[in-house]
Amino acid sequence: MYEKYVKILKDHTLKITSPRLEILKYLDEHHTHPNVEEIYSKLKKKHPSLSRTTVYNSLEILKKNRIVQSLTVSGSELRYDIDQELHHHFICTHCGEIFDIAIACPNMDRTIHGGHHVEEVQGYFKGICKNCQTKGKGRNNNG
Amino acid sequence: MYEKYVKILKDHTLKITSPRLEILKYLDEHHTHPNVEEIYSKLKKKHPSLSRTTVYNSLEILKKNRIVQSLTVSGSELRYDIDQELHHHFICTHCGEIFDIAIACPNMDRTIHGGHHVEEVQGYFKGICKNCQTKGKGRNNNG
DNA sequence: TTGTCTGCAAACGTTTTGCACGACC
DNA sequence: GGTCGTGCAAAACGTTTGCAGACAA
Repeated sequence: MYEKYVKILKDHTLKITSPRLEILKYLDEHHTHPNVEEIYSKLKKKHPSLSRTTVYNSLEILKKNRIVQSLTVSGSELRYDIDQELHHHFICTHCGEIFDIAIACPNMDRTIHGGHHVEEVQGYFKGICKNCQTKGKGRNNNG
Repeated sequence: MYEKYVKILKDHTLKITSPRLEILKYLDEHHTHPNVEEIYSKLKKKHPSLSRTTVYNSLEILKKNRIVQSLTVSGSELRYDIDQELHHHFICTHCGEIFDIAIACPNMDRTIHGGHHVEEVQGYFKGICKNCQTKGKGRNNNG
């Protein structure tokens, strides 16, 4: 059940700990770009001793090892994504949901721009998502 | 001296106030993508009565009127940019500086992606900037 | 056994809120 | 005079830090 995540950690010569496995599993099973609070509160139910600090620490280590990436969608909180396939994100300003967007632009890939050496690319698209256009309703996170 | 900024505010039927004019002027003269603290501390010197709250309020109104845009570079603070020409941003992970990047990809423009209606596009490129490559030195904001 | 990780509590920096005063139409 | 903007102080929020005990290797 956890072999997959054990392997990921081992491949990066990281120690195998319960919080790391649980966080990896959660991100792997929930591609909803959760923030720290979401991850923490969900895992806390199964593992009451878990602390926020550990979630922060673990995510930071996973990020440094490029196992997960962080998104700066709102400017006030970090969101996390385990998917390392190069892709961008669409943020619905109506319901707040985040969708993965396939790369449709070769120039957005890792390359040279203006003499700078690009190591990472993140594209944020904001607007009204497919669902909100159809339903014309939903949570309004944008005022 | 302030006619330009008075016009901008008038065109958006916004009230003309000293803080708004000063903030617009500052962003227009400093394309360094400053955060709130920078704007506040710089303007505070000339206008000691200025408050952080007013800077926040003013920027929020300017943003809602699409006169300025905010950047979520770090996840912990907002940075501001008056330039409404469609462009992206390169963040140097070595010195922390932010550079404007010209659009090199028509598909990144405002259009439809995956059925979602895109109203805003922000591209973040991270890596080592031209200057840091050459000098091999600088502030290290990334650890 | 040794170095690292976890978990708690407190601190920190940024942003938001509540409210009184003041400016402008 | 009424509405909106400003400015102060306090609160809220997400994140980071310091440290003691626990755990993986």
